[in-house]
Amino acid sequence: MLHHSDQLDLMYQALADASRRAMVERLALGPASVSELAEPLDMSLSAVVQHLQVLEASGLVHSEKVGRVRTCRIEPQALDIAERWISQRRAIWERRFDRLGQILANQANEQDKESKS
Amino acid sequence: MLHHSDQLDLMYQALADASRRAMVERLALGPASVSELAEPLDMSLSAVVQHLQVLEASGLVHSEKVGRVRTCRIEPQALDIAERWISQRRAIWERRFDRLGQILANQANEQDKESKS
DNA sequence: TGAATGGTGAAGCATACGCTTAAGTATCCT
DNA sequence: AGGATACTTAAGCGTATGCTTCACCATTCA
Repeated sequence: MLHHSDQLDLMYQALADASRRAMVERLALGPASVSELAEPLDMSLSAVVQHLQVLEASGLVHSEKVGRVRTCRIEPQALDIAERWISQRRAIWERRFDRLGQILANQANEQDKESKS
Repeated sequence: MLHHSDQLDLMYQALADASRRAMVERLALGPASVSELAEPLDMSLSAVVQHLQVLEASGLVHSEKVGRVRTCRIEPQALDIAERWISQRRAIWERRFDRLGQILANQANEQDKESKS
Protein backbone atom coordinates (compact mmCIF):
# COMPACT_ATOMS: atom_id res chain seq x y z
CA MET A 1 0.00 0.00 0.00
CA LEU A 2 1.10 3.52 -0.79
CA HIS A 3 1.38 6.09 1.98
CA HIS A 4 -0.27 9.43 1.27
CA SER A 5 3.06 11.20 1.68
CA ASP A 6 4.80 8.92 -0.85
CA GLN A 7 1.94 9.62 -3.23
CA LEU A 8 2.64 13.36 -2.96
CA ASP A 9 6.37 12.73 -3.40
CA LEU A 10 5.69 10.92 -6.66
CA MET A 11 3.24 13.50 -7.89
CA TYR A 12 5.26 16.63 -7.24
CA GLN A 13 8.37 14.88 -8.48
CA ALA A 14 6.49 14.05 -11.69
CA LEU A 15 5.41 17.68 -12.10
CA ALA A 16 8.93 19.00 -11.39
CA ASP A 17 10.05 18.51 -14.99
CA ALA A 18 9.11 20.74 -17.91
CA SER A 19 8.94 17.86 -20.40
CA ARG A 20 6.58 15.90 -18.19
CA ARG A 21 4.44 18.98 -17.59
CA ALA A 22 4.30 19.45 -21.36
CA MET A 23 3.05 15.89 -21.67
CA VAL A 24 0.36 16.52 -19.07
CA GLU A 25 -0.61 19.75 -20.84
CA ARG A 26 -0.96 17.82 -24.07
CA LEU A 27 -3.04 15.13 -22.39
CA ALA A 28 -5.32 17.74 -20.84
CA LEU A 29 -6.49 18.36 -24.42
CA GLY A 30 -7.32 14.70 -24.87
CA PRO A 31 -5.76 11.23 -25.10
CA ALA A 32 -2.61 10.72 -27.15
CA SER A 33 -0.28 7.95 -28.25
CA VAL A 34 3.32 7.76 -27.08
CA SER A 35 4.66 9.05 -30.40
CA GLU A 36 2.19 11.92 -30.36
CA LEU A 37 3.45 12.86 -26.93
CA ALA A 38 7.03 12.56 -28.14
CA GLU A 39 6.56 14.64 -31.28
CA PRO A 40 7.03 18.14 -29.80
CA LEU A 41 9.76 17.02 -27.41
CA ASP A 42 13.39 17.15 -28.44
CA MET A 43 14.49 13.77 -27.17
CA SER A 44 14.46 10.10 -28.06
CA LEU A 45 11.28 8.08 -27.90
CA SER A 46 12.94 6.02 -25.21
CA ALA A 47 13.35 9.07 -23.00
CA VAL A 48 9.67 9.94 -23.50
CA VAL A 49 8.66 6.44 -22.44
CA GLN A 50 10.72 6.87 -19.28
CA HIS A 51 8.97 10.15 -18.52
CA LEU A 52 5.67 8.41 -19.14
CA GLN A 53 6.61 5.77 -16.58
CA VAL A 54 7.23 8.49 -14.01
CA LEU A 55 3.84 10.02 -14.78
CA GLU A 56 2.13 6.66 -14.52
CA ALA A 57 3.86 5.81 -11.24
CA SER A 58 2.58 9.10 -9.85
CA GLY A 59 -0.97 8.24 -10.86
CA LEU A 60 -1.28 11.40 -12.92
CA VAL A 61 -1.52 9.48 -16.19
CA HIS A 62 -2.87 6.12 -17.19
CA SER A 63 -2.18 4.30 -20.43
CA GLU A 64 -3.41 1.26 -22.20
CA LYS A 65 -2.05 -0.57 -25.18
CA VAL A 66 -4.29 -1.72 -27.97
CA GLY A 67 -2.70 -3.26 -31.02
CA ARG A 68 0.70 -1.65 -31.27
CA VAL A 69 -0.23 1.79 -30.02
CA ARG A 70 -0.35 2.81 -26.39
CA THR A 71 -2.96 5.46 -25.63
CA CYS A 72 -2.36 7.75 -22.68
CA ARG A 73 -4.84 9.89 -20.78
CA ILE A 74 -4.70 12.04 -17.63
CA GLU A 75 -6.24 10.94 -14.38
CA PRO A 76 -7.78 14.23 -13.22
CA GLN A 77 -8.54 13.02 -9.67
CA ALA A 78 -4.81 12.60 -9.14
CA LEU A 79 -4.32 16.29 -9.89
CA ASP A 80 -6.84 16.96 -7.13
CA ILE A 81 -4.60 15.36 -4.52
CA ALA A 82 -1.64 17.51 -5.53
CA GLU A 83 -3.77 20.64 -5.58
CA ARG A 84 -5.42 19.90 -2.24
CA TRP A 85 -2.16 19.82 -0.30
CA ILE A 86 -1.25 23.29 -1.54
CA SER A 87 -4.67 24.82 -0.95
CA GLN A 88 -4.79 23.38 2.57
CA ARG A 89 -1.45 24.99 3.49
CA ARG A 90 -2.68 28.26 2.08
CA ALA A 91 -5.92 27.97 4.05
CA ILE A 92 -4.03 27.39 7.29
CA TRP A 93 -1.75 30.31 6.57
CA GLU A 94 -4.67 32.61 5.78
CA ARG A 95 -6.56 31.60 8.91
CA ARG A 96 -3.47 32.46 10.92
CA PHE A 97 -3.20 35.75 9.11
CA ASP A 98 -6.81 36.61 9.92
CA ARG A 99 -6.24 35.86 13.60
CA LEU A 100 -3.16 38.04 13.54
CA GLY A 101 -5.20 40.85 12.02
CA GLN A 102 -7.79 40.54 14.78
CA ILE A 103 -5.14 40.63 17.48
CA LEU A 104 -3.63 43.75 15.99
CA ALA A 105 -7.07 45.35 15.68
CA ASN A 106 -7.84 44.54 19.30
CA GLN A 107 -4.56 45.99 20.44
CA ALA A 108 -5.23 49.19 18.52
CA ASN A 109 -8.64 49.29 20.15
CA GLU A 110 -7.19 48.86 23.62
CA GLN A 111 -4.68 51.62 23.02
CA ASP A 112 -7.43 53.82 21.69
CA LYS A 113 -9.43 53.33 24.89
CA GLU A 114 -6.40 54.00 27.03
CA SER A 115 -5.59 57.26 25.26
CA LYS A 116 -9.12 58.44 25.86
CA SER A 117 -9.19 57.59 29.56
CA MET B 1 15.78 36.44 -15.05
CA LEU B 2 13.91 33.28 -14.21
CA HIS B 3 11.69 31.63 -16.80
CA HIS B 4 8.21 30.71 -15.58
CA SER B 5 8.85 27.08 -16.39
CA ASP B 6 12.07 26.99 -14.34
CA GLN B 7 10.14 28.57 -11.48
CA LEU B 8 7.66 25.68 -11.59
CA ASP B 9 10.53 23.19 -11.77
CA LEU B 10 12.01 24.59 -8.58
CA MET B 11 8.70 24.77 -6.80
CA TYR B 12 7.43 21.28 -7.54
CA GLN B 13 10.91 19.90 -6.92
CA ALA B 14 10.87 21.63 -3.53
CA LEU B 15 7.48 20.12 -2.69
CA ALA B 16 8.54 16.66 -3.84
CA ASP B 17 10.16 15.81 -0.52
CA ALA B 18 8.33 14.89 2.66
CA SER B 19 10.84 16.65 4.94
CA ARG B 20 10.53 19.87 2.98
CA ARG B 21 6.75 19.62 2.97
CA ALA B 22 6.90 19.13 6.74
CA MET B 23 8.89 22.33 6.98
CA VAL B 24 6.33 24.20 4.89
CA GLU B 25 3.53 22.76 7.02
CA ARG B 26 5.30 24.00 10.12
CA LEU B 27 5.81 27.44 8.59
CA ALA B 28 2.14 27.66 7.62
CA LEU B 29 1.48 27.87 11.37
CA GLY B 30 3.88 30.78 11.70
CA PRO B 31 7.55 31.77 11.44
CA ALA B 32 10.22 29.51 12.91
CA SER B 33 13.95 29.39 13.44
CA VAL B 34 16.16 26.84 11.70
CA SER B 35 16.52 24.73 14.83
CA GLU B 36 12.78 24.79 15.41
CA LEU B 37 12.30 23.52 11.88
CA ALA B 38 14.93 20.87 12.49
CA GLU B 39 13.56 19.65 15.80
CA PRO B 40 10.91 17.18 14.51
CA LEU B 41 13.10 15.99 11.64
CA ASP B 42 15.39 13.04 12.07
CA MET B 43 18.49 14.45 10.40
CA SER B 44 21.42 16.75 11.04
CA LEU B 45 20.99 20.50 11.25
CA SER B 46 23.19 20.76 8.19
CA ALA B 47 20.74 18.67 6.18
CA VAL B 48 17.86 20.88 7.31
CA VAL B 49 19.74 23.97 6.18
CA GLN B 50 20.21 22.37 2.77
CA HIS B 51 16.48 21.68 2.53
CA LEU B 52 15.88 25.27 3.55
CA GLN B 53 18.08 26.43 0.69
CA VAL B 54 15.98 24.42 -1.75
CA LEU B 55 12.82 26.00 -0.35
CA GLU B 56 14.32 29.48 -0.58
CA ALA B 57 15.53 28.94 -4.15
CA SER B 58 11.99 27.93 -5.08
CA GLY B 59 10.60 31.12 -3.60
CA LEU B 60 8.30 29.20 -1.26
CA VAL B 61 10.14 30.34 1.85
CA HIS B 62 12.05 33.43 2.83
CA SER B 63 14.38 33.79 5.79
CA GLU B 64 16.25 36.52 7.54
CA LYS B 65 18.96 36.39 10.16
CA VAL B 66 18.91 38.60 13.20
CA GLY B 67 21.52 38.09 15.87
CA ARG B 68 22.45 34.44 15.62
CA VAL B 69 19.00 33.09 14.79
CA ARG B 70 17.59 32.85 11.29
CA THR B 71 13.82 33.24 11.14
CA CYS B 72 11.96 31.56 8.28
CA ARG B 73 8.48 32.26 6.95
CA ILE B 74 6.42 31.03 3.98
CA GLU B 75 5.82 33.16 0.92
CA PRO B 76 2.17 32.33 0.23
CA GLN B 77 2.06 33.98 -3.20
CA ALA B 78 4.62 31.42 -4.37
CA LEU B 79 2.20 28.65 -3.45
CA ASP B 80 -0.32 30.36 -5.74
CA ILE B 81 1.90 29.85 -8.76
CA ALA B 82 2.22 26.13 -8.07
CA GLU B 83 -1.50 25.79 -7.47
CA ARG B 84 -2.46 27.75 -10.55
CA TRP B 85 -0.70 25.44 -12.98
CA ILE B 86 -2.61 22.46 -11.64
CA SER B 87 -5.99 24.16 -11.58
CA GLN B 88 -5.50 25.44 -15.13
CA ARG B 89 -4.82 21.90 -16.43
CA ARG B 90 -7.90 20.68 -14.61
CA ALA B 91 -9.98 23.50 -16.07
CA ILE B 92 -8.88 22.64 -19.61
CA TRP B 93 -9.60 18.99 -19.01
CA GLU B 94 -13.04 19.71 -17.62
CA ARG B 95 -13.93 22.01 -20.51
CA ARG B 96 -12.99 19.22 -22.89
CA PHE B 97 -15.07 16.80 -20.89
CA ASP B 98 -18.10 19.08 -21.14
CA ARG B 99 -17.71 19.36 -24.91
CA LEU B 100 -17.41 15.58 -25.13
CA GLY B 101 -20.64 15.25 -23.16
CA GLN B 102 -22.39 17.58 -25.55
CA ILE B 103 -21.13 15.66 -28.56
CA LEU B 104 -22.34 12.38 -27.10
CA ALA B 105 -25.68 13.95 -26.24
CA ASN B 106 -26.03 15.25 -29.80
CA GLN B 107 -25.17 11.87 -31.24
CA ALA B 108 -27.74 10.18 -29.05
CA ASN B 109 -30.22 12.77 -30.27
CA GLU B 110 -29.40 12.10 -33.91
CA GLN B 111 -29.76 8.37 -33.46
CA ASP B 112 -33.03 8.94 -31.68
CA LYS B 113 -34.36 10.93 -34.65
CA GLU B 114 -33.18 8.27 -37.09
CA SER B 115 -34.83 5.47 -35.20
CA LYS B 116 -38.12 7.37 -35.34
CA SER B 117 -37.97 8.10 -39.06
C1' DT C 1 36.38 35.70 29.59
C1' DG C 2 34.93 31.38 28.43
C1' DA C 3 31.35 28.11 27.50
C1' DA C 4 27.02 27.25 25.30
C1' DT C 5 23.95 28.23 21.45
C1' DG C 6 22.62 28.68 16.61
C1' DG C 7 24.02 28.44 12.44
C1' DT C 8 27.56 28.09 8.18
C1' DG C 9 30.64 25.88 4.67
C1' DA C 10 33.08 22.39 2.53
C1' DA C 11 34.13 17.76 1.42
C1' DG C 12 32.70 13.16 0.58
C1' DC C 13 29.65 9.45 -0.63
C1' DA C 14 25.76 6.50 -2.13
C1' DT C 15 21.86 6.59 -4.76
C1' DA C 16 18.60 8.62 -8.05
C1' DC C 17 17.65 11.12 -12.51
C1' DG C 18 17.58 12.22 -17.34
C1' DC C 19 19.28 11.07 -21.14
C1' DT C 20 21.56 8.23 -25.02
C1' DT C 21 22.36 4.23 -28.10
C1' DA C 22 21.47 -0.28 -29.60
C1' DA C 23 19.05 -4.35 -30.09
C1' DG C 24 14.59 -6.58 -29.76
C1' DT C 25 9.33 -7.61 -30.13
C1' DA C 26 4.73 -7.20 -31.66
C1' DT C 27 1.46 -5.42 -34.99
C1' DC C 28 -0.12 -3.73 -39.25
C1' DC C 29 0.07 -3.11 -44.31
C1' DT C 30 0.97 -4.49 -49.15
C1' DA D 1 6.25 -13.02 -46.74
C1' DG D 2 8.60 -8.72 -45.96
C1' DG D 3 8.91 -4.12 -44.63
C1' DA D 4 7.34 -0.30 -41.96
C1' DT D 5 5.47 1.27 -37.61
C1' DA D 6 5.15 1.66 -32.65
C1' DC D 7 6.91 0.83 -29.04
C1' DT D 8 10.06 -1.97 -25.37
C1' DT D 9 14.13 -3.27 -22.81
C1' DA D 10 18.68 -2.99 -21.19
C1' DA D 11 23.07 -0.98 -20.58
C1' DG D 12 25.79 2.94 -19.80
C1' DC D 13 27.03 7.63 -18.50
C1' DG D 14 27.30 12.28 -16.56
C1' DT D 15 25.09 15.14 -13.30
C1' DA D 16 22.08 16.13 -9.39
C1' DT D 17 20.19 15.00 -4.75
C1' DG D 18 20.11 13.89 0.08
C1' DC D 19 22.49 12.96 3.36
C1' DT D 20 26.83 12.73 6.71
C1' DT D 21 30.83 14.54 9.36
C1' DC D 22 34.00 17.89 10.71
C1' DA D 23 35.82 22.24 11.18
C1' DC D 24 34.42 26.79 11.60
C1' DC D 25 32.29 31.44 12.86
C1' DA D 26 29.25 34.68 15.39
C1' DT D 27 26.22 35.82 19.33
C1' DT D 28 24.59 35.42 23.90
C1' DC D 29 24.94 34.57 28.70
C1' DA D 30 26.97 33.10 33.32
